[in-house]
Formats: sequence, structure tokens, C-alpha cells
Amino acid sequence: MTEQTERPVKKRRKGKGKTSVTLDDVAAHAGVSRSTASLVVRDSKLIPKQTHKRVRASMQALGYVYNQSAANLRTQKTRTLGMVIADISNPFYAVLASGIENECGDKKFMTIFADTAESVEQESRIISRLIEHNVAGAFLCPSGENSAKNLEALEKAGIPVVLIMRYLEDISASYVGPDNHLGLRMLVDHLAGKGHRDIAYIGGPPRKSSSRERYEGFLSAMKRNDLEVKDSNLRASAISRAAAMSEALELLQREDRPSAIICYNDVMAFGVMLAMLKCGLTPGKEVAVVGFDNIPESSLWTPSLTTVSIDAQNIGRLAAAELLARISDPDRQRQRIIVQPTLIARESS
Amino acid sequence: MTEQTERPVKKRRKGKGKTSVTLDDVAAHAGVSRSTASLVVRDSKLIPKQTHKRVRASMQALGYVYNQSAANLRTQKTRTLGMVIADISNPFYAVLASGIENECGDKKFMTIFADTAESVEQESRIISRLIEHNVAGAFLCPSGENSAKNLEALEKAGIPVVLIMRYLEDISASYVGPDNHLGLRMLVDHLAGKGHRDIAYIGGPPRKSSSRERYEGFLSAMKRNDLEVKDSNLRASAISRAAAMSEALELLQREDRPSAIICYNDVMAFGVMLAMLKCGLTPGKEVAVVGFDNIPESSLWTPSLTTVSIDAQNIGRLAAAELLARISDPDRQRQRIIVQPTLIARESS
DNA sequence: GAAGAATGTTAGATCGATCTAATTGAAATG
DNA sequence: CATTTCAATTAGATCGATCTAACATTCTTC
Repeated sequence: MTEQTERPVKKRRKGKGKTSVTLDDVAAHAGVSRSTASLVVRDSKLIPKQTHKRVRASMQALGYVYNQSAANLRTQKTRTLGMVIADISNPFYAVLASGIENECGDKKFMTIFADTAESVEQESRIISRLIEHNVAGAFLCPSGENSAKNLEALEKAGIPVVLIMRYLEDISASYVGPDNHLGLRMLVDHLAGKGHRDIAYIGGPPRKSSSRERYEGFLSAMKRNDLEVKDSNLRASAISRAAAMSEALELLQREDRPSAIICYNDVMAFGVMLAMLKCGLTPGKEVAVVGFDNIPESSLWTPSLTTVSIDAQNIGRLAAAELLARISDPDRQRQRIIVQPTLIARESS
Repeated sequence: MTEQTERPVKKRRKGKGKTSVTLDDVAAHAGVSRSTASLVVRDSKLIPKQTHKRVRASMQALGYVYNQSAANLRTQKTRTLGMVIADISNPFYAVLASGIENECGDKKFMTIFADTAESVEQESRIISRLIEHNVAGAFLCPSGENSAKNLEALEKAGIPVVLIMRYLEDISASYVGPDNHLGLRMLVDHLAGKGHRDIAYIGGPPRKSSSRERYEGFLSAMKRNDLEVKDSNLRASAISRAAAMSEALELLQREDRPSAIICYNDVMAFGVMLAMLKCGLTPGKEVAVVGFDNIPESSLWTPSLTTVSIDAQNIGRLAAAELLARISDPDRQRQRIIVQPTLIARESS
């Protein structure tokens, strides 16, 4: 049998000439094996810098582009994270995302954002897709209670998850969120310090963990300050200016109207302020109003709104750090990271 | 040589039992070939529904998870888009992103977001990474002039690009953005209609395409209305409240102060309003102020701000539609899609 | 009933990087 | 000098889906 020196001429694709340069091509050009070239792209210390330089030069010369897809298949890993958010258009999440980017960006991780539009089915569809994409980890801002199932799917697929802002009971994921309890204590203490004794609370929808925590925080802070909580001063409302406004109107039109109103968040506080204007009251004068979140508008209103600030950027950074840690050490204990809020005292109180 | 009936027993990985179920497993379970199973996952019409159902059942039974990475390698394609933004924390981009999600979400495309933090080097690093990831297409909100190079890299890699908001000359990418020219005409017409004759313009940084367009729009609209443009009434400023405020102070303290001021955008208009308050003037009374963008705050200020609204959500949707079209038809002509702004007349004018 | 079309299915090669285990040659050791 | 150790390199298998080209069957059609 004659050795036909059959060189398996690298098949150039199609007519287009649009072949991608592979590690094989680089290796041939540099006079090394593909294995060596592979070690070079990954900056392995097994390769002496002599060889390293030569191979890098070949890459440059040929216009080599690393093929992530191939690497992903082989290693059964990706350097991609998933971020599942209820509503991207909410500026809070935008800032959160920037915190995450900030922490992950340089670490060669890319982030896939997906919007569930507050729907659990949508969320589950997105999560299956993230699993198919084999993301290295995921941030999750749960849509509702039953997203527990979705979360399980992720964990079962071996994908570490960090919950943000909304906590889910009985779930073994990490969590990063604000200390709602403390936030409310700050507000109550602040108002009590200003001499307010008759404080009302307009809370958010009770199904959310943050609603519950803030509500409980309010009650316990009132108790600490030896202040009475009248049942008539406790209200729940949807998270919208309009809803809060109608709640506030009822409170304000009473004979014994409260001297201060704490709201679940800033948006609702704006509703309350509008209600006051309607009643001919000046927020911060006859009745104090305070909110929660410190969204950008809160400094712009007249009067400006006293509120509690939770640093979304910071939460994003912490969540990212935690997720990256879990990724590099899968056996790492799940953390529950609580971020301290800060009181921003302004004119409305 | 005895045939050892060596069945290459499917290698179950590691001790963990954490093997992934592959199409081979599904095929074996359903009693078909891998090829058939593959056609089934992709809902090919070549497969009769009888077989389809059986294979699907096997997938269900085995807990099969589609491996995107493998498909990506084989097909040399991904169903991933890249979105490169200068600053995610800007709420405008958040809304834009939600528009994009809205349009792409159901089409099985996922979007990778990346923040360039307004840096061109960062941008170029991100773009190489997107190319390595082999994204099917990309949205790009250019950081500056020299991002032209980055854009070329994408186009050279055969990745269709849609520019958003900021246009780059001499570049063959699609573009979606507002009609800045028309927007300014609307503002000028509006003010002229109210009887203003002495109108000042505080523009943005001249390097940006939108700055130039709005500036030119202003000039041409003034001409159309037969209004004189005083040089002293033309100013440029950085995009910040403070910068615009100091520009406005100079304008307002003049003997012949203008009766109306048009600002490059809303943020700067707020600065101008603050300057007026400082001078003891009421915006909308002695002097009118108008902005551009219609950011959420503009309805909240007192007085509320007259402005021109560009629908970010809509721009996102259009950009996504255009990108998807380019992806499915690479030879499609590049579009330049200009979105009509709308005038929002409020109290400040 | 033979030729052709249509339908359903499949074997085997393939995408491009990574990993394992092995090989080489040189240096170090006894 | 024989043996071990080490650094540098590499051949070949592998990840899991997709694609090409073919193979069986069954169904038409004249």
C-alpha cells in the first residue's frame, strides 16, 4: 500500500470564501499542534512565552476568532448569566442591572436579560430557555409565589440562583435584598423624633414578601416607640399613585386624621401628597408623608419627599458577587444578604 | 478475532449521576434514530404526528433538555442578540430594552445586554465578545465617533447591526431613531404660535449626531417662521441640569432676555427652570421653557414641562423588528427608520 | 406490473474547541 | 551510564445536535 501523502486539504466552505479560521488553521500557521494553540488562547502557563507569542502572532495574522459555541459544547459550561426581571422598564431594575454589569463585566461574563412581564408562565418559559442555554448562574426577581417551581427547575439543573428583592420561603437559593424591617424602623423613629404620635401606614399588596416585612417592621417600630397603632390607620393599597391617593383621601377626611403617613413606597407617597393638595393640606406641614425606595423623582417634588433609600446599584453588585462566588464554588453555603437602607430626610416630614 | 459484541455502553458521567440526557437517549427510548429525534425537537413537518408524539413522550419521560450549545456549534448560528448600551441605568434605555424584549421575546431570541459605560475601549471589548459568542444580530447605541471601527468589526463578521438613537455617518447599518429635525420644528412652531418671537436655544454637546440634528432643526424651523436667530441666543451646554442652569442664568440676566428657551432635552430644561426660580421668574409666565424627550419627571415638575416625546418603547420595537428582518434576510436593504415625535404641551409654555 | 413519486427514516460525517493520556527530549539524579 | 523528573508538546477522542445523502416502503399512474 503506497503512502499517498494524502493531505486532507482543509475544506474551505461554499463559494463565499466565508470560512471561519479555526484553531487548526492557527496551529498549522504557527507550526504547532491544535492542542498547543488551544492552550495559548486560554493563556495557559504550560506554554512558554516564546511559543505563546508565536501562536498569538499567527492568530493575529489569520484573523482568528474564538468560537465560544464550540468551547461551550466541549466544556459543558458557559460564561453567561441569566437575569430574570418582572419589568425591565422599571428604572429600579435598570440601576440594579448596572450594578450587576459593574461587577460581572470584567470577569468575562455576559448577561442575558429577560422580562417576564410579571407573568409566571412567561417566567417559566424564559427559565427553560436559560437552562437550555446552560447559563452558569441566574439572578431572579420572582414574579409571584408560584415561581418557586421555576426556581426549583434552575437549581435542579445545577444552576446557582440569587434571588433579588423578593424572597421566597423554603427555597435554598441565595438572597440579596434590603432590610425592610429596619427601613420602617428608621421612618417611624424619624417621625417619632419629630413629635408625631398618630402615625398611619399605607401598605402594599400583602402577597409580596416585602409588603409583609415592611408591615411587620412598622408594627414593631411603633411598639418600640410606645406608640399606639389604630386599626383605622392601617391600610393596604395597590402599588400605584391613584390607589394610594384614594386611600389617603379617606384617612385625611376623618376628624381624627393622623399627623403622619408612612407609605409602602415612594410612588404611593406621591399619591398621598396629591390627596393632600386636594384637601388643601401642605405635605410636611399639617401632615407629614414619607415613602420608601428613594426613586429619582422623590427629590424633585415640592415638597421633596422624605424616604428610605435602598441602593440598587449596590444590591446589584452584591448579588453579582454572590452569584460568581457560588459559580466558582458550587458547594458554597447559600447566603442571605441583607442591605442596610439609609434614611433620606427631606421637606415632606 | 472474536467479535466481542462490544456495546459502547453510553458513558454515564462521574459519580454524581449528573448525566445529561441526549437525543441519543431519547431516540433509543422511543425506538427511532437520533436523526428522527432531532427532527422532532425542531417540530419538523417531515415527521408524522404519530412518531412525533411518541418521541415527545420519551423526552418527557427522560427529562430531556435541549442543548443549545451543541446546536449552536453545528449550525454556526445562535438565537442570541446583543444589545450594547452606553449606560443601562438611564431609564430611557430601560424602556427601550423593554420594547425590544416585547418584540423579540416570543420569537425565541434571547438578548445579551452589555454596558459600555460610555467608553469606546470597553465597547470594543464587548463587541469582540459578542462576535465570539456569534450573536445573530446586535443593537448598538454608539458611545462616540470612533465606534465606527467597532461597528465595522460586527458587519465584517456578518452580524447585522441596528443603530439606535445615535447615527454614524458613512456606515452601512440600519438606523432607528427619532426625527430630531421635526421635533424641533414642533417646538418652534408651538412657541411661535403662542406669539414668541425672541427664542433662545441651549443645545447639547456638538459631537453627537442628535445635537447637530436638533440644532439644525431649530435653525430651519426659525427660518420657516420668519424669526430672527440672535447669536447671543445660541448656546451649547453639557447634558446636565447644572450646566444648563449656568447657561440660562447668563441668558436671563441680559437686558434683552429671550421670551422663550428651547433646550436640547428635558434634563437641561429643568436646569433652566431652576435658573428662572433663582431669578425670581416663573417658568411659563415671563419666560417659556421647553424640552425634549418627555422623561417621566417632566410631568411632575411645577410647572409641568412642555416637551417633545419620543416613544422609547416604540423605538425598541421597531429596532427589534428591523434586526429580525435583517437576520432572516441578510441581503435585505438597510433601513433608516425615523420615528415621529409628538408634542406634549404643558404649563411651562 | 414497471417506473416514478412521495413518504418516513436513518447512518455517518461534521461543527471547533478541550481534555486525557501519552510522547518527546533535555536536565537532574544517583 | 541508567534512571528518574520535568517541561513542552501532541494525537485522538469527545461534547450533542444537525445535515447530507441515501435507503426502504408505500402509493401513483399509465
